[in-house]
Amino acid sequence: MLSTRKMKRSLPDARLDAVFHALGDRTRRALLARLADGPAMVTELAEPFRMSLPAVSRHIRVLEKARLVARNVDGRVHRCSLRAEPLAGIQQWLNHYRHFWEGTLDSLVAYVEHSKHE
Amino acid sequence: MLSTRKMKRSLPDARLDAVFHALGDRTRRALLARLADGPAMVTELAEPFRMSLPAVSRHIRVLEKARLVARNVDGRVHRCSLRAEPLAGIQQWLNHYRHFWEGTLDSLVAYVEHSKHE
DNA sequence: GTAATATTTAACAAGATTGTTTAATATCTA
DNA sequence: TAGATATTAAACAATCTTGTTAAATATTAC
Repeated sequence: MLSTRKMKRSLPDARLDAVFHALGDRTRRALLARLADGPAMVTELAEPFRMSLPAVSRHIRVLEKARLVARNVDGRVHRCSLRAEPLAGIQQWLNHYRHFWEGTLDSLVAYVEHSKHE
Repeated sequence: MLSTRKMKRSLPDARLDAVFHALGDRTRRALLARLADGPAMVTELAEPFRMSLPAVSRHIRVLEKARLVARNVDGRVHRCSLRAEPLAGIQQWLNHYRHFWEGTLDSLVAYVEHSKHE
């Protein structure tokens, strides 16, 4: 029920630093986009990039520190998956500024309603 | 009208790099928070911080490059103001991931509707 | 015109970031 | 056990970031 839902709090500064920093690199955003399609091991994640595997490995580590990626080690395979919570944190942070670009809450409702029918 | 509204496109990679990078520093986020209350000149913006004026000046420059801040020069005074468009771009980018933390679009509608009555 | 004010530029140092290549480590497989 | 596979760690170099102080620039005020 909405009335009892857990209140989302915005992330503390240190977490926002880490999350925004992690997102400030297009390689890392591409990794997240890949993970949005489902978990993948490090080698799989690295394959589309021209950079070396260790380089990708460390990008993943940055995402992990920002808690945008979870890692499940199984034998020699590290399976990575998306953790979206920090993105919800950014959403919360953005809310403080939303009225600067959305007209009103009503317009947001209308926008989302419209999206449902696409 | 919604059916004719301009379609929001998400920012290109280079812009997302700049915006996320700009937001990845708490001093700069604090500057934005201050500017959310209205325009201010550089000296005003710098006042709450312990760092030197040139340091703040360059933080502002970073925000400006990300187009998060606009500057209006009037004599020797540079009046800075918030530009929220890049934040809307981030909002768009986030949309690709929203279903990972919001349940359904319906729940978003409900959430926003609820917010209206607070 | 001289001084005060608002702001940037320059020069520099410390530290972080990101990529490379070459090990090292751990695990599977034959 | 020996070799292949998955991944990280280490050592380095190039570049970026961010702060400092001192100087330059432009504008306003007395």
